[in-house]
Amino acid sequence: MAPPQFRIGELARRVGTTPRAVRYYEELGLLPGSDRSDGAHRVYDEHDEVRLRDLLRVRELLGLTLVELREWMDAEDARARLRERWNEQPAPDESTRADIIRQAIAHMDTQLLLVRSRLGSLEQLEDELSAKRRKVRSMLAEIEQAQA
Amino acid sequence: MAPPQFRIGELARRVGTTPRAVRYYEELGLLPGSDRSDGAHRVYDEHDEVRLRDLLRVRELLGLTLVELREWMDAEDARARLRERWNEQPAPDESTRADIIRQAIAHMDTQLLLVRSRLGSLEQLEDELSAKRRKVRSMLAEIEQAQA
DNA sequence: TCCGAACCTTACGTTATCGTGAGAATCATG
DNA sequence: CATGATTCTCACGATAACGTAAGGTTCGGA
Repeated sequence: MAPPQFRIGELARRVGTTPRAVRYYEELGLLPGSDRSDGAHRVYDEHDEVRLRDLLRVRELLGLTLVELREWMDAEDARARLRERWNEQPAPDESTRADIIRQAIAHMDTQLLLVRSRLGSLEQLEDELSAKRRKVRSMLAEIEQAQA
Repeated sequence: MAPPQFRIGELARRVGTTPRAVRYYEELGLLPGSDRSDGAHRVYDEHDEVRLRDLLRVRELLGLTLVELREWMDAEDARARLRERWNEQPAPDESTRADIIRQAIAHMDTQLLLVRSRLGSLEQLEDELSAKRRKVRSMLAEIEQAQA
């Protein structure tokens, strides 16, 4: 019934980092303080694993600092709070829920803008490299032709 | 006749960095020692500007360290030496030239592989974000429907 | 209950990438 | 050639993102 749990060493191994780094991410507010209501050791589950993996991927692909990453992830957190409030006791009326959703969409638009900007730059770099390659390839073909 | 030249401050301003950074890049071997045969001040031209701009772009887009960048740029340097040797006094025979070209192509293939790998990852991230966005958008549409 | 492995906190060390003076030399201009 | 702006070379400082070592604690299994 209970979701499988594991400790910091397992988490680090799964996502390809170290316990020290994970603690550092927590210190910066990238990961939740993680239950720990009882004794001492941090406990995580697959949800935390997914979050951390996403974190590291976005960081790598967009070249963000950890602090910038926190801002980025505020979007995720907002969506999480949204899901919480969704089932609150005094169910929020529809116009409120619509506002929350619109906020989430706005934030995702910001993210998409950043990603697409990067994509455009990378595609341009790829084009330039391909063009150079074609040019040099044709030079080679010419020489081989002359040799034959 | 002579290509327009400028000093380190101008160069830095043009590419959006600082003189200190430029000197650091030179120290790491990313930029040539720059003439300086005469007195003291470093002198650059538009060619250097292009190189530096390329350098910083590749670094940003691929997230390379400056040392890794030097390896990356070894391709450019190889192609430059190639162009030099091309017009050497004892013109290299065709099979030698072909070998040089094949090396250059191999190096560019490595670069393209890296760029395309990044492109793939970024496209996947974009897909995931877009999907999420569509999902939330449909939720919003439902609510607005109910309100009407 | 006992033990080794894994974890805890605290604190200092490390590397990459520059920033920031300090003091002297160089360059363009009047 | 006088002078203000720019550049030069050390050299030390700063920040991010962890690594590493020390000394104590917790956990899971025999």
